[in-house]
This record gives sequence, C-alpha cells and structure tokens, in this order.
Amino acid sequence: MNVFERFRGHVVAVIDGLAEDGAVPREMDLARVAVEPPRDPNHGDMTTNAAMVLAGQAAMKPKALARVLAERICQLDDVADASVAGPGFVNLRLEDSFWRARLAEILRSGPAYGDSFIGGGEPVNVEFVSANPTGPLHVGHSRGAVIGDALAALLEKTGYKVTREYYVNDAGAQVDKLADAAYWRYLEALGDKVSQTVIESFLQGNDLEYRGDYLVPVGARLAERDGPKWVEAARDEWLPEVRAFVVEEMMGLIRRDLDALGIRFDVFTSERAIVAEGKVDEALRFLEARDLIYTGVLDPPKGKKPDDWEPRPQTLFRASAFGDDVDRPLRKSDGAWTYFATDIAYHLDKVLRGYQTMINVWGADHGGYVKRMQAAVKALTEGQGALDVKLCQMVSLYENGEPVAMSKRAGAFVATADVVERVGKDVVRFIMLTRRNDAPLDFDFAKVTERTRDNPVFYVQYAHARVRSLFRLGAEMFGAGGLDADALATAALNRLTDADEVGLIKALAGWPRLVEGAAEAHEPHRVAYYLQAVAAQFHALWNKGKDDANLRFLVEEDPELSRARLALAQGVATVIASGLRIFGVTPVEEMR
RNA sequence: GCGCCCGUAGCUCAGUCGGAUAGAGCACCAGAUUCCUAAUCUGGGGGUCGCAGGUUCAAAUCCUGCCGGGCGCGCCA
Repeated sequence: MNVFERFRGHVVAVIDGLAEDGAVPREMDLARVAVEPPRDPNHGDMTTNAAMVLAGQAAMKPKALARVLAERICQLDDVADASVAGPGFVNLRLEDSFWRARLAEILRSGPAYGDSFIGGGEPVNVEFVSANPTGPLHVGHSRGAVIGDALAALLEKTGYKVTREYYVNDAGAQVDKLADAAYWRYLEALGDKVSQTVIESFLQGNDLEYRGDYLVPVGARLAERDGPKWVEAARDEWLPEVRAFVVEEMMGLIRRDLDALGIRFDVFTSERAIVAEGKVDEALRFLEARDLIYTGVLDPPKGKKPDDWEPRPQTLFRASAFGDDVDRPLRKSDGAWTYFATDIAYHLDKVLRGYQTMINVWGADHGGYVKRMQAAVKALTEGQGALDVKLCQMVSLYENGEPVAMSKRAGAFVATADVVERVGKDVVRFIMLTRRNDAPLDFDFAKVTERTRDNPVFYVQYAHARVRSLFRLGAEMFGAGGLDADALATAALNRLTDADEVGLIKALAGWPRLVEGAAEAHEPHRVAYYLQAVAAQFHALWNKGKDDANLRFLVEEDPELSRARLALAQGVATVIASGLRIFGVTPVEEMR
C-alpha cells in the first residue's frame, strides 16, 4: 500500500472518531475523500480534500470542518503538523523519521519496491504489435511493441495476471499477395531448372506488391525444401503450401526483431486458425441468439459518397446499440467474412479464455475501428468486459535535425532491426516511452545518443551509473562489508538531515503511488517522467557536494554518515532499476 | 459532411479519477566553475492553458458550440 493510501486510512479513522463523538454525522459517503501529494511542496508532504468534499454532508463550512479535522490529524503518529489552508485543505507535514523509515523499506524490498496488489490477480490480455506477417518490423511497429510490453510489465507489477498476445493476420488477401511474391522468388531460386519465359509470364500475370529483397532467401529455402514440384502446379495447388511457408518465415523475421527489442509473447493466435476452427460461426451464433445481427442496407457515408457506391443488403452487426455510429458489415459480397467478423470471433475467443479486461495497442490509422470493436466486446461480454485501445501516433526519424525519408510507398521505410543495431535496445525502448502514445514522437539519432542533460535516457542511466560508481569508491574507502542493501537498511539513517536528502527520500517514496496511477491509467510514459525527476533530484544533490564537501556522499572521516548516504544512493538506484525493469531497459553499471 | 485524437512558455512536451500561485528540458539572460564525486552547476525572465459559454466551493482537466492540425470514413487488413 502506498503511503498516501495509508494516510487516507488514518484520515478516515479520524472522521469515524469525530462521528463517534457526534461532531459529524455518521454514515457519510467518504468515496471522494483523497489524500494526495500537494502540487506545491511548500504546502507540506500530503494534503486532503476531506473537509471540502464532506462539508455539505456534515452541514458545516469547509474551513470549520477542516479545523476540526486538522486538530485530530495533528495527534496522529508520524504527523509533525497539520494545518488548514486555502479553501479548506488540510495539509500534513510528516516527521523526517517517517520518511527515513521509507528508505529502509525501499532497501529491503529491492527491485520489488512499488509492487502492488491493486490488480488482485485479474487476468488482462494485452494484444500488441500484431503487424501483418508480410515483412520485418519497421520503426513504427517498434513503438507499439515497446508500449505494449511496458504496459504489460506495469500491470504485472501492480498485481494483474497479464498475457502478452500477438494476433497473426495470416488469412487476408495481403498474405496471398505475399505468397505470390515468394513464389516468384522461388522460381528465381530454381535457376536453370526454370526457363526465363516461365518467370516472365508469371510476372506478367501478377502485379506483385512485395518486391523486397527479404523474400529472396525465403524463395531459396522453399526451393531447397520442395525442389521444382510447384513449377508446373496451378496456383490453387501451391498457394496454401507457399503461403504457410512464407508466413512461418515472416513470423521468424518478426520474432527476431522482437527478440532484438527484448520482447517475448505468451501467445500467438492465428487468424486462419480462428476461421478454420469454426470460431467465426460460433461468434455469430452468439450474437444472433441475442438478436444483434440482421440484414439491412447502410446509408452512404455523409458528404463523401464513394464512386461505386450502391445500396446493397448486407449482414450487419448492431454496433450502434453499443455506442458505435452505425451498424457494421460482417460479410463481403463474395460471402466471405469481413475482417471485423473474424476479429469478433477472435475477441470472443479471448473472452472464453477468461479475459474481461483487454487492451489492444494499434497504429493511429486504426482509429476508425475502435468504436466498433469496443461495441463488439460489450456485446460479447454482456456489458461486463472492457476493451481499451491505445492508438500509437507516428514516429518521425531524424538525423541531426534532418528528417529521414521513410515513405512506405517508396520502399524506404526504416527497419526496427537497423535502429536497434545503431543505438541499442535500451535507447529505443526508453525513447519510445517518453511520450504519451497518442502524441507523435520525434526520434533523432543524434539526440537519443548524446550525453547531455536533455537526453532522458542518458540522464537516468547516468544517475544509476553514478550510484554504482559511488559504491565502487565506497568499497575502497570502507571495505565492501556492510554495503549490501539489507545491511544499509540498518545504517544510521537519522544522519540524513539535509532538506534535499529528505526531499529525495520523499520522491523515492512516491514510486508505489506513481506505479499504481500509471497502471490504472494504462500510461507507461508516466514512469519515464518520474524517473527523470528522480534522476534530476539526485544529480542536484550530488552537485551540492561539489560546493560543500560536507554534503558529499562519501566523507572519509565519517564512515557512519557515508554509510547513511550510500543507503540513500542505493535507494535511488533501486527505484531507477525498478522503473527501468518495467521498461525492459537494463540499468548500467558505468557509462563508457 | 460525419467520427476519433490533438491544441499548455520562443521550441519539444509533462500536468495524478477537478484542487491552492500551471511545471520540466532546450533556447535566452545573469553569475559560478577547469573541478575527476567524469561527460558543467546555481539563479532569473518568459503563460488570456486555441476561442466562447456552461457545471462546480474549485476547471488546463468535465459538458456544449466554434476555430486550427492529424487520422479514418459500406465489401481492404
């Protein structure tokens, strides 16, 4: 439980006590009572709005109620002072000893510090990346990959049972086109065994979309495995084989990219398998039984009527009954299921596997698809379940301020693997998490690797490295004994008396609350901003030691004080490591 | 035309289920520093939170309308 929740409990107890004494009514609704950090630290360590939100129920003026509350809150353990401020806030200042005890707690917990149980073991399905298996991942994909993975880690840390899932879109027309291209490369790979005229006639009959070199080795491997057996075969014959082969190969490429990013999935679900196992029919029967499917004619989109539009009866899902703007088609004119229909089946499959809470991470170009999918999930879970969709905006690459051309049409997209190779997994992951998912992100190769304060990766990593370097020096000065975290938890922490030292502990003690807030909001980027703030505070304290030798972390003639300060430094490293672990970023021992 | 997202300092962006005098980095200005506890530090100026209404004890935050930008818009995935 975070420290603010703990004090909220104390404040509630105070209110109950007042009710016992008849000073306020019993049975007040306390749901809106909050204990939070004040925006301005000058207001104290914690603040509560209790008097303001209860004034009506208590039939008292906010300030009068605040005074009564403050008087009793003052008597609580660990509270140094409680005062009324503004329109009726009660501000609490806590004893330094309380904060020092939090530091000991951090050291004993280690990287588990900030773990929470708010999830209560609830299963959550996080579906992300889900890039079509038609080629390697490009940088845009890596943003969704990192956000999904970090969000999953954040939820795990707060007590949810998380499944990381990848939906393999291996059933649409795109993979057929991919198979065509692979077949072309296969013919080429057979060399002398195939005449040029065969290849050319194949090329003439096909407008190949996927001409990238990455299919060359795929064609070669297929030729090696199957020999010339498909050369004379009709497309109907080779297509299923070639398609399965190339999809497997592409998923191999994608897994390799994901590996490079340090991302592992628990489940890969195949769209083709969903269809083959009859799950679409199952899902539609489910909806049909609830009268949510009918045949009807949709109006054309207002103000933008497609040229070939004509009224046509379609099989429709009543999405508009669940918040969507219009009902949505489930069947194409050739009778095949729409992508939406199979996606409904896929999400019913998730529900049947036990998920009521689902999160999907998509590219921003899928924005128009969100409402209908949420409508479907509501229908499939009888209103009990929820689908949150995180839309990721574009990543723009820069080379020292100059935009890197990466139009997909020109085939000049930048591969995730290339970016990772150039700046490293840790930099890619951290930078991708320094913006909200719904804000565009600029990624400048020069800036993300420069060693200055305005590079957040460097600044946070540097703080961790500085702590490690302190410990190397400390071990030289005082010997390595007694410098492990458990031992430091028993150091003379009451020697930490400087306001900035205690202030740093307060920042560290805010970690569990931040984690919970970020997890509940599904916003991993908050962790990045928090880590930057902690790093900044630590660096500032360190710099004070340059002006005033008494404030240096290691004071040779005072081992007791040095040990206390090493404990503080270790607390910083612990919290940073705990945060970086959520990000999948390795904390560094030194900067080289 | 409709829907979704966004609009906060010169720039890039944070802003906690509504909370007090709206924050950070860069840039700018002024001081300090040449140190190895490394790849500067300290302080300062700078805001009608796109605009206009509304709800509330309290609005950058919630609601409505407008303005501006991005994405999408019956059978694609």
